[in-house]
Amino acid sequence: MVPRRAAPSGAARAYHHGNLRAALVAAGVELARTGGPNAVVLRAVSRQAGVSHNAAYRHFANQEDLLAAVAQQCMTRLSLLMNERMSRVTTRHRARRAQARLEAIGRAYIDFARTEPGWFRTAFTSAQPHADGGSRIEPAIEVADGADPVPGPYEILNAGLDELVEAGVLTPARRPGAEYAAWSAVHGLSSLLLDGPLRELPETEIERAISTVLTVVSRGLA
Amino acid sequence: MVPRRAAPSGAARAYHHGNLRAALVAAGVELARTGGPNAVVLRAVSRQAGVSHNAAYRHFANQEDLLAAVAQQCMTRLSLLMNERMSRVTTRHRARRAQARLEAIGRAYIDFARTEPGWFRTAFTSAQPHADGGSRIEPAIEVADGADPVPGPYEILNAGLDELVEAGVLTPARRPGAEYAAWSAVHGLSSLLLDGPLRELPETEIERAISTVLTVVSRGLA
DNA sequence: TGTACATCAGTGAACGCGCGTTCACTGATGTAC
DNA sequence: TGTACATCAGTGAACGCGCGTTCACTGATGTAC
Repeated sequence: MVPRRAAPSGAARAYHHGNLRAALVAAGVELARTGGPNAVVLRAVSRQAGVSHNAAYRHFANQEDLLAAVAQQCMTRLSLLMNERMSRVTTRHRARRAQARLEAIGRAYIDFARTEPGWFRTAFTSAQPHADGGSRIEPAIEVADGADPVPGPYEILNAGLDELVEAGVLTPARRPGAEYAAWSAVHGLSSLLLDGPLRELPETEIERAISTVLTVVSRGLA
Repeated sequence: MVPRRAAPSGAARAYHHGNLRAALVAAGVELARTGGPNAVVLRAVSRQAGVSHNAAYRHFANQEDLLAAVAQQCMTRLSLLMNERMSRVTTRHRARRAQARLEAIGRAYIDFARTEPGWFRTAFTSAQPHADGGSRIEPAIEVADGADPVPGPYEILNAGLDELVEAGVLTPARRPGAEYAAWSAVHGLSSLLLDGPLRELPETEIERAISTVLTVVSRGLA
């Protein structure tokens, strides 16, 4: 259902918001941007959305539920950046193209972590697994109510690796498990640069670390 | 200074504890084991140590300071496991030995994360960098007051890579930056398995992920 | 088209919680004489 | 060796804070007749 009215401007707020759920998630994303997952606190989010602090309970079971929705949005933003960077590769040569696309994915991942640390941390914040055994590895992601689902980072990475096989760069025998190696490398570097002991690395050294990591993975797969 | 008395047992507590600082850190480590960094809360730690909740202020400036001490202990435990596993390698053949030792380090890292997730998360929890520019990459670590310093994970890893060069497995030209690649890979896999989307991977798949990651790094460096 | 009424989506006040930190204190210890 | 006293290392009470959640409520909306 499409909201009947645009977001209320200033004093002219209506009693019924129109699309409070989306507004709350947006407010949460905004808070997460600077404060990370810990900033996605029910009262602060409601405040940010200009709504009383218990209104959220009409749309979310509890704070954890709200945080999960915000985290999903952050994950989507990561996916979008990865997709965009990947599709910007123009090289024609088949093998080089597949390699460049995979590298673009990796760089996008690390860049996202570095330019939007709050979102990155939030995307990978997850409540303890509920041990219901039902969840698989992030399949697709809903961007917003009714919007087209976006493939998640894991799917994008797998597609990139498949391209590498099709282009003859990666032996089919080495394809299984390759996603773990590629993902671990970029995720690990991101974490170490953000919150780990590499936090204070000077910029030139950071650049070297990034290209070394990408090179080693690429050579290790080929 | 050596504490004058052993830790008081049961009701026979003395007014003066003897070595409250160490006792508080130990209590914090115990809480971190199951609850991670968020469990290292001043009041809970004091409670655990059987002491009033403000006694900690005689030994730590504030909660952040206490958490930092606990985190350092956790990092030390990781280092100790890495060292132990590395020294258990018995292979004689020089090249194979260097490779085996490096792999042992990597496996120890991942095993530590998996068997002691609370400690692993705590070790890598860090207050925001104070931007005083003074801190370098974790050099050595003090185990406890006056004990011998233990080389940190970063130093152990670098030593392992140096061995690889000496054994002729790793070209000297490729040595610079290699530590970033190796570290990122194992750290990333650990994070993804613990808190990331690989959280619910079945055991056999986890094993495959670990060995693939280690193989790709090893091949990427050689 | 008009109206009664059920339902939906907000509000405002209140609850209990655990936290970090500070205060004035007191018991224990070490030391100068 | 004995004693006065400064210092050290704890205690207990209290503060203010922001949080998640619940309650009874009220204003707005949609719909059956």
